[in-house]
Amino acid sequence: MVENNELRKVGLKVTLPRVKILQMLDTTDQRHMSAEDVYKALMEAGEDVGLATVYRVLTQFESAGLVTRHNFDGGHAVFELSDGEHHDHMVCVETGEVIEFMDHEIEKRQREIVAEHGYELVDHNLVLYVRKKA
Amino acid sequence: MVENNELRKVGLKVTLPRVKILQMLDTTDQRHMSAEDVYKALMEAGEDVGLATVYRVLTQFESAGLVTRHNFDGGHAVFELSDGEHHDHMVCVETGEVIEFMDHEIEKRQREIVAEHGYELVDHNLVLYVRKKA
DNA sequence: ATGAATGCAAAAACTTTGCATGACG
DNA sequence: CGTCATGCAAAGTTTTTGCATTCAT
Repeated sequence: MVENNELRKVGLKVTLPRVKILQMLDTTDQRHMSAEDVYKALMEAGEDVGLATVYRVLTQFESAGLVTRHNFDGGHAVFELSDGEHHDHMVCVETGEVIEFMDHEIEKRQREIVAEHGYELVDHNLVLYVRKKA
Repeated sequence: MVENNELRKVGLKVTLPRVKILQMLDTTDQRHMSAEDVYKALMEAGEDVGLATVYRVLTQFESAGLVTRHNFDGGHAVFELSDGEHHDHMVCVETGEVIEFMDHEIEKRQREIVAEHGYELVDHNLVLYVRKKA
């Protein structure tokens, strides 16, 4: 089971809830799930995991670098399995669809701008809100 | 009183809470205030405005384009008086300091990327998390 | 066995809403 | 005056926490 190794690798004890949540994130067709989404999906799959545990585990996964948390507009956070490759997001304001993208020019400009101000880039967050062209 | 005209211009009735909140945002030295920040600042200034009203008014101001709401990381929204000029933010992860910037190259690239995917840009959100260079 | 993880329920943090009262035009 | 805005308190959301129990090693 690949999931077990993933967990051991980051120093988390291999427990049923953690494995199930990791599998859920790995096999879902949604790229981004909220804690509630994960919880409901697990319930529907007949897995009995508490919502509090889902929150706790997702937060641990984030600290461990296994998932990325996004605060898109609208109250709740969503999580995405990190694939090591950095990317940014485009969110359609009409359909809610999420498209991932990566642009070297923007990435480079960001580092330049930060350096011009005497800082170094630790992380960044770019979300483009878009609409299908009429 | 400049504030009164601002309010009339966007079709909002000129009421004491609205004027006070607008003045608060205009005169504060913090660049970004949460609803709670505004509320507390008003209380300290001896102005008696309800927290619910602060939330309602800030939301109206946002709809009217008077302020911009940001969902930086960490639960609560912050508001900033809009100066018409668009800009993005750099947040120092150590001091919490917020620096505003604007880069034409990034802005342009964003529009290009979105267009390449068959969309048009409605809005965007870019935050660079930075640290003072060692 | 022993310390960590879980589940539940309670609480915390943030924001919205219902309704009676009061203020703006 | 009629209507819209306000204040309060209550309810909604999302997320966190305390604590007894269960599980992993």
